[in-house]
Amino acid sequence: MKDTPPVSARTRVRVLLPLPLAGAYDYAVPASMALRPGEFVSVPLNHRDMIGVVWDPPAEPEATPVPDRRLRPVSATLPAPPMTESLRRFVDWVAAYTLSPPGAVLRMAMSVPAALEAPTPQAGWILAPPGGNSRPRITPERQRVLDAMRPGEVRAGAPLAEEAKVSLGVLRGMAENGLIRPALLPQRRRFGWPDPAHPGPALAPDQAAAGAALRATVAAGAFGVTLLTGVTGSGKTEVYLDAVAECLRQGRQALVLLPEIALSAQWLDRFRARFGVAPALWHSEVTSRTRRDTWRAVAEGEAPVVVGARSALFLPFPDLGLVVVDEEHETAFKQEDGVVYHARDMAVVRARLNRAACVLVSATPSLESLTNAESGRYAALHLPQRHGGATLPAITMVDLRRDPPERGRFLSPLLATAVTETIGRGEQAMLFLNRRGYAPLTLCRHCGHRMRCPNCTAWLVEHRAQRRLQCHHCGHAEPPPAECPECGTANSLTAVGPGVERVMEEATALWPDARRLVMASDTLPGPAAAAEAARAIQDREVDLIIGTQIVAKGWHFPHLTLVGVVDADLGLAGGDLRAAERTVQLLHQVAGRAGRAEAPGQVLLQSFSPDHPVMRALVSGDLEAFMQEEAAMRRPGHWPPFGRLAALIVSSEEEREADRTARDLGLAAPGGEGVQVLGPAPAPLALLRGRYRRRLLLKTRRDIAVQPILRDWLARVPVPNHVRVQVDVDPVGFL
DNA sequence: AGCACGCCGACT
DNA sequence: GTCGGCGTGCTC
Repeated sequence: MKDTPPVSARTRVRVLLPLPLAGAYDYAVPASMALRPGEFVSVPLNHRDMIGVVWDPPAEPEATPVPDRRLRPVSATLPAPPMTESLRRFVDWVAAYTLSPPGAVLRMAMSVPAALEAPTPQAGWILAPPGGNSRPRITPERQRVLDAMRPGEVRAGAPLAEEAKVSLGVLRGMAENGLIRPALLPQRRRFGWPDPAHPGPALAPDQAAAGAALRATVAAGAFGVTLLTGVTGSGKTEVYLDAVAECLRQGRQALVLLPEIALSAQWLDRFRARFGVAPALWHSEVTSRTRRDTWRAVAEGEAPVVVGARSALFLPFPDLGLVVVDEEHETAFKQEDGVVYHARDMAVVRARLNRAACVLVSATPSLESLTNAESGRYAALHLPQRHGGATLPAITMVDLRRDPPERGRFLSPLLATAVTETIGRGEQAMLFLNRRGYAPLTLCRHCGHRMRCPNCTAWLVEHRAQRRLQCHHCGHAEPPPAECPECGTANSLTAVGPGVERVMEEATALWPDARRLVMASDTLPGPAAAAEAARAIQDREVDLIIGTQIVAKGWHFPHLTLVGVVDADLGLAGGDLRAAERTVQLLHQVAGRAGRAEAPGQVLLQSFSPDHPVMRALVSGDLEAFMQEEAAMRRPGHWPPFGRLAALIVSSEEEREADRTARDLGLAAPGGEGVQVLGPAPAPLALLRGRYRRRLLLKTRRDIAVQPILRDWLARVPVPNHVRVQVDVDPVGFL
């Protein structure tokens, strides 16, 4: 630390502010201040003060620096550990890669401004030592408070009053009478220290071997990426937790990224079983107080292991030794608004900048990661077997052309019979349909009118339980009209197609005595509800589960032996580059829910095209061959991962403006060897939240970086005021 | 992101 | 005549 000279010798520092500005601003340094890069400082901006970070001096002096006399002085430094060099480089790297303003990326790295202030000691109460002359009256209320307190223990007022079922006034009265005294609470919550030597579950030989290999990469203390694959139930989690243990032995911190939805109680149980304590958690549901404590603890090296969603990548680890990305194929790792980035790819970058090991984990790895493993850029580890005597489920197709459901029904007799038999044996069954609500389309039988969202290119989805038609892309909702808004015919509107609610309706008719549960993001609001559902299933309080994709993630349901996929073709429609890959991954994960314990599992896929390569791959279980075919299809056209892709989304409330700017961009399109521009074309959602959208795609060979091309392109085309041009490097959504 | 500056409709 | 609507532009 001492070898970096303070920059106070200079008169100015660059300060990066958490705002979408083009770059850092220059400030004057008061003589009394010694500032190093990374320091959190408060600086005047316009009419207010704002917190920023002292950034590194530019590699070469600016051409037209802000003159000295216009510089305003830094107001103060904040009592927080400075941002590390590696995190500063990470912020710069992400900004440059995604073409975002560096300040917008910095904002993600200082998402908890309160953590930068000196921690304010919290006031609480402590038992007063006995003695004193007066003998205050002990009412039943006061007695309950005294019972709830332990000598020497400081307790915060609100929880204490709640436990004793008294008002805060009772506590004040007791203090006046000398029964209790105000005291300061311990500074902040401590995080448990996971014990790498804590006896965890015994590992099978193949797990132990993979664990040893991973431990070696962590012990090397250098950057390296490993792709860890293996079927559901092969114990990948225990293997990478072994790497976490090694990281702890090295005295470095570990980060485990999970798709938000997989941050389940079940995963935490496994962590606790391995290490004896819970890890620090980081996701959108963590309350502000805990966020502050966690951020601070991470910065001070007091949180050795963090488990979080993608935003945890920007936490201030002083010495990050391992980054694990579980379910690395998940598209939920792609952040789509604000700074558009892919957490899996950025995890690799963060690991590199920290000289940390990186482990990507999946039963169904992405073609990107497989390709990197094949080329040797990533090491590869594979766990071939399920453990605990379980076998992989048998997957069979139900050809809906030959065995269709009854009219107005969605479960074929074959699938219905299988469910009846399964729950008849006292086992659990699951029906999977990746569609929320009752029906995706409401249609007028008389004139053919379709109920559509006024703000988006999308149908309104009926949610019958809430008696509403809802848009799944914006907040729009309306009550189902009694008559067709187009032709005025009464009772002509009819629900077309199934959602989970409608499958539930059918299940209620077929199995009235079965205990049924719908699992969808709108029926399980928050992790607590999801955890409770998981518990109910584990404890066999449920016979039949009907769920959307949230059932596909990492759950362990030991009594589940049948999975029925209501519409296996669902994800294949639309010209998406990755539609087939994603469908294979999702359905394989869902299938993996069946038959985990000794009872063998069975999976039925209802499809109108059972000969589709996706279905063949699922039935044969040979995903490797499928991915090779997928690669063979993408390679010649230089599609990702064999080429690079960036999307420009032009949007405006005025359709003509969006069209005009998109056309101008098209006319100014870059070209040349290995560079191609597709479009403009209407974006997949041509109207979204009231904005008309057009899209252009830039495709380059793998050895050509898209960023300089994009920068140059955008600089040549003027964009009118109300038109937005959003850049998406490595888009994953649509093609 | 704030926040002020600036140019057009309904009020004491 | 003013209060205030939010469009536009700037902040070292």
